[in-house]
Amino acid sequence: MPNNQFKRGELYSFITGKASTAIARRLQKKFNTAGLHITIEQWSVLYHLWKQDGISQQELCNATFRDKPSITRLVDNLEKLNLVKRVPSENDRRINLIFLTRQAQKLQEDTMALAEETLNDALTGVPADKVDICKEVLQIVYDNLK
Amino acid sequence: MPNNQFKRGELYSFITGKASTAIARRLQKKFNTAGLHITIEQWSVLYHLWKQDGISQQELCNATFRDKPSITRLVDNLEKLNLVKRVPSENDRRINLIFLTRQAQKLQEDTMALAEETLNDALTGVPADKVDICKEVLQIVYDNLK
DNA sequence: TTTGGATAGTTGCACAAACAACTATATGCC
DNA sequence: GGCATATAGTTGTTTGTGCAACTATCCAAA
Repeated sequence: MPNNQFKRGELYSFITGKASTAIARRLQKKFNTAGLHITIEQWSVLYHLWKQDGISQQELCNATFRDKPSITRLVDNLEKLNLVKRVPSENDRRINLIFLTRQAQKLQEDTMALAEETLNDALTGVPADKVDICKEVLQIVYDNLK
Repeated sequence: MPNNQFKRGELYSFITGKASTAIARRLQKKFNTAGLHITIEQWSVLYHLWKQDGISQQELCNATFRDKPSITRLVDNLEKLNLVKRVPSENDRRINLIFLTRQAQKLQEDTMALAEETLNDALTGVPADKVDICKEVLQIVYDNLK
């Protein structure tokens, strides 16, 4: 039997992701105000490179849940901004390894602070245990659909 | 004191909205498979017009959480697809009222069924009470930031 | 009644996403 | 070794988003 837990009036926000749109806009504004000239999408690529530098574009696709053309162009733009550098792999000439520049390394601390600030803005008034449940649900949703 | 409930490793999915991205992609695929040639964004406009037909572009901005240029172009494209029609308001000549065509009225049932199906896919294995908490949290997040 | 500010909508630009089609390289199998 | 197939990345096209600048209209106060 279908678990018909959704009435029609409740579909909308879940599908359109209004909450995450709001979070992304808020963070983008904080970047702009701070004079950091990067987009949220570019930041999301840097985020994974800060965790592990020198990974391939394909690995960035998996990590950021984007397709290959999207990563190609994000890396293009990050390269123009002098934030990353493509380095051809020596083992496999199909692969580009993406490395952070010194300039990008410097961005980590500031942008991460703004991201945490944004989440604190977002979650004001939400008890921690409900946040945990929410994260858990969103993780299952992602796993169900990815 | 700041409610520092976020460790760095947990930032990412919340900000990038991976779950809602996954939901939107799944629904888009269902539209495509069903031969329905509309985008999720166009659907989100129709969604509000099905609830109330003949509202202004500004009201669509508020309802869909988009800015005016985005709605201008979505309405442009919906008009090209013969799904809506701009009708100048008689009271206030700045305003366009947006009306569904008969063709768009016909889309409601099918697309809503696919949307519900998508949410059922997404929420498989999630207890209803956790879904409720998740919705509640996302609503607060939206209200905190909008 | 005029004028200044607010509101509704449009346009231009830069950036991003999804899909399809493409090139180049690697790998596995005969 | 040679060929089919898979993988990594790029390019073109359409669509959507966010911002700034713009036009047209409305409204309210002097």
